[in-house]
Amino acid sequence: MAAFGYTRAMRQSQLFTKTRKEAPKDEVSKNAELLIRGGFIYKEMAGVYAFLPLGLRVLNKIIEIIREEMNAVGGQELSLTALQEKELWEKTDRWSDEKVDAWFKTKLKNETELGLGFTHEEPLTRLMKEYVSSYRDLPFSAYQFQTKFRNEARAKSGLMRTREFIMKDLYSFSKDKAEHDMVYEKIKQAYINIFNRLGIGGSTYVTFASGGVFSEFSHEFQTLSEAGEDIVYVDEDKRIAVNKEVYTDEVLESLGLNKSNLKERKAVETGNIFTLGTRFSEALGLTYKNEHGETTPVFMGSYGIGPARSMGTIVELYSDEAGIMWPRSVAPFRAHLLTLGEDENIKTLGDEVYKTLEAEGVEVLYDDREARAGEKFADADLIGIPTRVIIGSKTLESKMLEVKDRATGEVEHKTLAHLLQELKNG
RNA sequence: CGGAGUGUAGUACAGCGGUAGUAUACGCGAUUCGGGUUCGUGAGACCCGGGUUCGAUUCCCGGCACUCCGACCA
Repeated sequence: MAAFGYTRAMRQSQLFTKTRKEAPKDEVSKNAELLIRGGFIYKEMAGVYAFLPLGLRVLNKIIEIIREEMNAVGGQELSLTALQEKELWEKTDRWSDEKVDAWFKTKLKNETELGLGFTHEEPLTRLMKEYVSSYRDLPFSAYQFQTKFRNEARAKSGLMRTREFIMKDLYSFSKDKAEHDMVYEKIKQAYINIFNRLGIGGSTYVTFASGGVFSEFSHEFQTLSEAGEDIVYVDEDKRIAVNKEVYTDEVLESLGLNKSNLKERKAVETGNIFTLGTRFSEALGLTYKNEHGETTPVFMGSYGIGPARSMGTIVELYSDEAGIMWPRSVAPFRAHLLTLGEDENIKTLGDEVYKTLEAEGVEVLYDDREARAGEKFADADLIGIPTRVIIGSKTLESKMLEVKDRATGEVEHKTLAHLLQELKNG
């Protein structure tokens, strides 16, 4: 990854986190258990997790993939605020606790009520009034990665449902429904690209779900997993699914789906895209002048995905008894270099390989700790870096490196040059 | 928000109406070094408040926290 600010290589002896043998007693979900044991995340309180160095690397890689795909469809990145003004949300009737019970609310010193944003249609719609005035300004879309706060009645399942989480939310602004539909389709495709790149595309289905008050349907991206909270009906051939909440004969018929081809599965809602229409633009007065000089409300859509929930889902999908198996695209490091034993020749060779990998741009975690082989292997299994490179007495004479694939368990012996070539090719 | 359960060392557990033990992690000394070596040694804990009692970590009440089930998730 060429992202700025990344430490390309790191010695594990310098890493302040350490692994745990035992699962935390207050977590049951696989994702939380493994991520905490591996030192990726730290539980601050129920539904609130801090990201530690390894976990942040994974999260940032996921974010970067999403960012690239959003940029590719013309999304313009910005950053809105967490603090939200009561009056703004009253205009769209989304302030009262009866309407939205997920609000965290607070007050200024002078008693003015504020909320911590749980989504950002309102502030962005208002902001755009400053910049949108003509049909020539449309269409476009803007997005952010930002912390959302939701006062969930019940946080659960580790990273799957939290009270504070980073969300990528993109909002599209179009002239009318026809234009919106094209934008929407493009972004839907970008979402498919994202899940493919995250390595969970094969288990992720575009799913018809309730459009809420906004439109007939929204599209959810549901990743099949027992850890999911949602029930969906999947058509594996057509690669689409229907959420239980809209699972009726009428809906199936309108979608051309045959009940006998559908399988009931549990799934994680990893993404959700909505057609908003003019619900917010009308309420807040975001309009433009069309070719005929007529004042027209902007037609909007919103598109969300939670990087941390995706991270949790990846762990749910890719793990075994020993730990995590990160897909290459999001792994905290590309390679995990291990030296075994205290032999100076081994250490020297380890240092040499480490420096070479670093110099060649390979992200590498170097387990240079004074630990026994078994402990290093167990930690490496748990942390789940895709490619393990082992240097020990066995490999010292042969001048070949032992390379083990975390996911397949396959072991090969390679020269450094051969290894480098392989690592640099993905 | 309704129901159930659990709070003891950094972590995971045990235990008792008379101030607590094991494992692991940690410090020190040995030993070992390709799948969490072995031994010695040291340090380290009863969620908070109230009640009962001569005495409460233990029993009772309340609170708080965490987990699970359900509801909710615009």
